[in-house]
Amino acid sequence: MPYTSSSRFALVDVNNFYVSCERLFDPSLVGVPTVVLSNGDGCVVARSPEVKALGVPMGMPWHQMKDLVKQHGIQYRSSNYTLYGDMSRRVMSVIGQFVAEEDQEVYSIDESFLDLASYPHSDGQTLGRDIKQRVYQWCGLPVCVGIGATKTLAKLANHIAKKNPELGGVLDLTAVNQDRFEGWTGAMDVSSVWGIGRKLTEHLHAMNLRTVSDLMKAEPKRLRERFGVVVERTALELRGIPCLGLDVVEPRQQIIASRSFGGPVYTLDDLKAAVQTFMGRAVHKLRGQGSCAGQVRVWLETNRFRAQDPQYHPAAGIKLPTPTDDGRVLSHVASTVLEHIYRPGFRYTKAGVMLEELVGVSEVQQDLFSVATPNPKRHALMSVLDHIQGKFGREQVGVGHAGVKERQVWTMRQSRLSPSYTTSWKQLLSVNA
DNA sequence: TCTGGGGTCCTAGGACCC
DNA sequence: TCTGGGGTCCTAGGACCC
Repeated sequence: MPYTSSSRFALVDVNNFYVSCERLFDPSLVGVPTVVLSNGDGCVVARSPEVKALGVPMGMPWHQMKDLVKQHGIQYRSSNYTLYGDMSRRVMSVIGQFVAEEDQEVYSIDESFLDLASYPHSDGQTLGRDIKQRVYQWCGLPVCVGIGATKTLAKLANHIAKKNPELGGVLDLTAVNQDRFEGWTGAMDVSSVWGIGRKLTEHLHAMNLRTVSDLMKAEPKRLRERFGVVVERTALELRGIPCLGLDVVEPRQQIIASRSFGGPVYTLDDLKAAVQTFMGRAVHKLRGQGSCAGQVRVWLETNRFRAQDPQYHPAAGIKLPTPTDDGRVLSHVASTVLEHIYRPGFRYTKAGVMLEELVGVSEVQQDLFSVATPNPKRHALMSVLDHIQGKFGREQVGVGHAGVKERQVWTMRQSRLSPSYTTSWKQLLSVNA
């Protein structure tokens, strides 16, 4: 195994995360083919092993699966991000017990990198098994652990551990001999490498670079000329030369809130209601990370899958004279942008808002002539809003149209949503003795 | 009828400056 | 006859990730 440095990374991730969460609280799903659907119940975003075995690809439109569902008794759930988010925090904190805080990177809702460089004497295989065992015992969720000299190799190890059950869900590539390593990489398609997606796979195949092993042996310089630094880095990482470090958690550089509607939307009023609700979500995140937004962008979409429909995908943004985290200002600006891009006569199916040019609250440069000069009353109002939203949920209060519980033609479908077992007193799991 | 949502990074090309 | 060139900033778009 190419192992030229003392660097070592682990990647821990939860198997079939969303499905595993649903099964944890509803054991009737265990062993039964189960999927979790995207927001709006549009398509499949998580599959149990039984469903994967049926050949259902990630992202398959739900409405195309009706026959399979009937035939194999597939169970489904609408996605419950409150539940998954809470379980994620628990899992991440258990994984974090194995290293110092600065050596853990929470990479996604169900994945965490660990930098093991400071623990040269710990045995990878043992560490991996310990992590797996403790997460299962404390959170009830199954994980796989991959270890390698670079992040890309740790990802690869994790992938191999998943595909080869005899490994018991743990693989330390730094302890594997060259023959065994080449046995795996020679048989894996390049597309299984982290950072090689659909387009790059096509191009690499055309160059006759088909397996992971092919990519490792390719000349990095040549890859750089053809594809740029990203692919060159990937190839170097595969050879055991670290190019990527642990990413420290930094505040987001942009915040997006968008949803497909439950049904087609035609009027400016309905779009306004939707956009203001999205803005409410975005502002909640913005204030949660202590940032102000310097630009507001809004976009609309018609259904691009309906060729017979006239298509219109407008987007526009407004730069603010002074960055702000005031939900009323941001909502107002979003409405203005919306009015600007809206055209009647289209069948809108989706809208979104984006907050950009984010800066820390303390870094905001006050514009002498700005209307957004510090205003204690406004500050107090927004704080109360934060507090209420924290206590009772974001949908209870909001700015403008947001949170109004009247006819909402644009709210999404969630036909089979599991309860928020872990975050709501009202929805705690009850046990009948 | 019905096709997710939220992010990051890199690159190319044009505008602009000196 | 001969009509600069390099740096930087911005934006749009493309690729990737989960």
